[in-house]
Amino acid sequence: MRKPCCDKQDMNKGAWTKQEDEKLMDYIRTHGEGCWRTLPKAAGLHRCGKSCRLRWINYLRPDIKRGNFAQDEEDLIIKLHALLGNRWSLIAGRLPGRTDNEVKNYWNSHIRRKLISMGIDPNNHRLNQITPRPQNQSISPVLTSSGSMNKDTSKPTKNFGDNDRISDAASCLEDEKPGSHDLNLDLTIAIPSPSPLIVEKKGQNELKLTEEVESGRPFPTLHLFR
DNA sequence: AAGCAGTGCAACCGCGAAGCC
DNA sequence: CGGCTTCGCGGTTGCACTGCT
Repeated sequence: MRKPCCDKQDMNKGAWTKQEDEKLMDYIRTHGEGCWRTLPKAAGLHRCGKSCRLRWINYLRPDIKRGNFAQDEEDLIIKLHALLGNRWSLIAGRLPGRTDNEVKNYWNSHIRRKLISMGIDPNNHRLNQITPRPQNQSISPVLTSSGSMNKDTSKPTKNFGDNDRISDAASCLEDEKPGSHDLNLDLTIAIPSPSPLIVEKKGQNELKLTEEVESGRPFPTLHLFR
């Protein structure tokens, strides 16, 4: 049995107070980020390091952009989600000032619901057969090029390997017939690769994304979405 | 005005990866 | 190389707020 990260009785939980926020900000301003394990004690906080880290990253960091997501941010999230799946930290990394938690919440509360109501499976960005389609929308063949629906939407995401989710999106590519659409999901910037490989891992968590993703060019899910 | 349901968001939890010894 | 610790991520929960009846 794994022992809980915060088993101390005197640890605070729940919402952060203004005083706690100030203590944390003061400490990080003078000492910088890092060593979250020892930070709470050093900063005089009755919180576990994990909690401090989360509070800092999701709320207190000075470069955080708060407020509603712009349309282009929303579009980008959809595009990136189609390519990367639920890898919120990577998606958030492409959205300056947004945190993974924020993106994840926005996806689950807004975008996901929207897609479902439009008959798009938010897991694989394909059209569902049963759910109603939006009217007066030209249904792009892109999403259904193979004519087959994804059958494994109930697949637990925890079991996805690092590239499994990606290949889920990539399966659209494998299914499709050549020339059925002009979507280029290759994520390399420099030389477009003929292989169906979607993501090229560059070091730790760095990904190279295709210009297409960031250029705002039409993206299949967005055809339906608008 | 009160109760209820739906929604949004901050925070927690557990797991896996990475780093260190 | 293996075990332990720490960090980071994604899923989930719980609560406050809002709108509807």
